[in-house]
Amino acid sequence: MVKSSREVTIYDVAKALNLSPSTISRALKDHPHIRKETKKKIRTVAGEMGYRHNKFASNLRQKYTNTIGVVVPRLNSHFMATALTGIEKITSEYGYGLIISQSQESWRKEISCISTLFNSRVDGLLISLAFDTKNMNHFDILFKKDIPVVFFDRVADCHGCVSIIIDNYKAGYEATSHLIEQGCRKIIYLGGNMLRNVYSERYRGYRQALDENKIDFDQNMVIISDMSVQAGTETARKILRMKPKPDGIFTANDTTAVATIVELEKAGIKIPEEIAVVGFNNEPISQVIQPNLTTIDYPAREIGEIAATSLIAKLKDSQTANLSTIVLKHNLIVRQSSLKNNNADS
Amino acid sequence: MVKSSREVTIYDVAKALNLSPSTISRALKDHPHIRKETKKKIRTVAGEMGYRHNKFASNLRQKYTNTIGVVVPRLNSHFMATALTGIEKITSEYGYGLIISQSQESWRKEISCISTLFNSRVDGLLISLAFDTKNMNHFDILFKKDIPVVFFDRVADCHGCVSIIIDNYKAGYEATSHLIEQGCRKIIYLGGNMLRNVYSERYRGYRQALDENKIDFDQNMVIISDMSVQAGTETARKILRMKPKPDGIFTANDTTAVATIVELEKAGIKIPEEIAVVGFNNEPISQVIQPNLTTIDYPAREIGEIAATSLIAKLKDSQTANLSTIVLKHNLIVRQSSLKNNNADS
DNA sequence: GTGAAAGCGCTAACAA
DNA sequence: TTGTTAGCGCTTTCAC
Repeated sequence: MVKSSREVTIYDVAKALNLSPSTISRALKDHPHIRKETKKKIRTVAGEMGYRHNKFASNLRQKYTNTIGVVVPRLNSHFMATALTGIEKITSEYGYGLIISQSQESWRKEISCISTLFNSRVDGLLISLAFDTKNMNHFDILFKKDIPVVFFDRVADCHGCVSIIIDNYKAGYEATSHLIEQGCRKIIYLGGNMLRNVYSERYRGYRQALDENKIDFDQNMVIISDMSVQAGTETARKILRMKPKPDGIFTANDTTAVATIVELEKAGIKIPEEIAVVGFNNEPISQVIQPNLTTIDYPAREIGEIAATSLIAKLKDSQTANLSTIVLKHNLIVRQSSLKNNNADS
Repeated sequence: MVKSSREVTIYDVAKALNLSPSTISRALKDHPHIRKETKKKIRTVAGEMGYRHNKFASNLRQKYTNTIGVVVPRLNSHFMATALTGIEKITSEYGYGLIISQSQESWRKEISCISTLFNSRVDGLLISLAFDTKNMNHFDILFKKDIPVVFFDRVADCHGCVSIIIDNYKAGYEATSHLIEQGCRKIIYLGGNMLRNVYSERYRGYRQALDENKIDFDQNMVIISDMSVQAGTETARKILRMKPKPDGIFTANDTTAVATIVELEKAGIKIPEEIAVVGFNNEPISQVIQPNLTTIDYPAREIGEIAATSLIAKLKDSQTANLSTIVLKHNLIVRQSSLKNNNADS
């Protein structure tokens, strides 16, 4: 295998073809002012010579990098991994590179991620906020330079950025209403930090469902946690100590729902007979736990795809895409974990 | 908020301080030839002026990009997401950017991923191979330019690249031996494409355990699939039609193990009494399925961290790090799904 | 310890 | 339709 040392440049191609560098440059990017035959000739010769486009020279001139930054709370959740799959699909189709970083659910780390991506000169940013992000000041460096930002899932209102979400209020309302229909009267809400729309909205839906059904709200039935497996286990233990015990749980993700169920069952509680459970996200695990988990289906991949598409639209034409929020459909999937009345087929 | 238009360059800083651009450049990268006080002054003024390093100009000169490419089969598996977390941690510590792409388990797509990353001028590459990659020719463009490659998990021998793996042979042997100890004699092996070390090695371990225990090998007990949920379900259906039925299953991942168990249980098969099951990966789901899944624990995060560390070592000093394979520890975790003899605490 | 100057490879304004 | 030319911002060799 011969190791080629120096890179082939458009100058080399130009010399080989007795043309000027600009003609080569234009031909390679399909500029309309170049004759078809010339283009074809240039393409083939460039290929044969092993020419490859130098992004750095190009970026240096053009002031954009064809790179999109992504900040997610954590990579290893099924929802995020799936959303990223969608993002990657779209961005790669449009020839954008992706720089992915994790805020580890921490405001502080989120600030540093954004600063790093800013210094990497990303053309735009996709972000889902960390748990405890309290203000948006760290986005100012981006806004100052007109770098577009698209929020997905965990969103915030700022500078007319686009947000891609589902109707978390409605989903929370539906989940809670479903529990009430099943005869639940003492329903736990287990959610994450109320700073985040996903949790505060689901909570708002929960409250609304209680109100409409004239069920008194009890602050003790609201549990705020970091939504980890551990949090689910601890919630179960807390529930076991409650008197009277709740008869329903609505948790804002499947991970804690499953952890809670596992722990409750260990203590001999019957699900759903004694306590009915509804989760959120429709992760694969929801169909493995016994009883199968009632949950809200959530179009993760699509959210990613639409977020990426919106950002690219903004990048291509900063006028277009003047929408501010895109709301995708969700879906309550009823399984055994919440069915107190009827029997579902198992 | 004032929108700043033009970028501040080292020339601007130089002019402001009545120094030359080269001094600024040197000071900013802590060159020893610059006086400490000069450096400090330059640093503060540059900061005040809003100077930020321009990677493109720098890359254009220096011929490297501080970017590492990653190719994974799929993002949305727990193992990969966790490995990526490890990779991201290390690379970001060393100031590298990450470009992540997915081969979607396809050789063809893998070729295009590598070509794209090559054109993005990545300094090095981390890769876990797709299912059906049959040769390594698509890596030649990298080797020709001395771009180092580190394989992790799904590896291949080529050009003395570093590989980060576990001892899949031993793990397969241990898993199968454990089933045999539990009294299994007719053990299914459910694995992926034998082109991939992870599957062929686990299979080799399976064969070795059978041999050592004088159990006749039966080709019908080997099932090769794409290791999806669907494949697990289909395998279960196939097993249900088998006469006599197997009494043990060793599957090369937890996803198929769980899908198989779910389907077998639907048909009334008792796990582990009638069929014992051992999976691979110790994904969270293995502790949710009833009975809890016996599986091989696999240090995903560490594999990612070590892969990234090795690559960076190669990048910093192409001499050092002349090792070819790093083998990490795995661990058989025995849970109820395989315990025919004794009772585990539930 | 600091400065001058050339050039990395590409693009786009302007010229022809 | 094609060519000329001037830089984008940084690094580095060589000079002082």
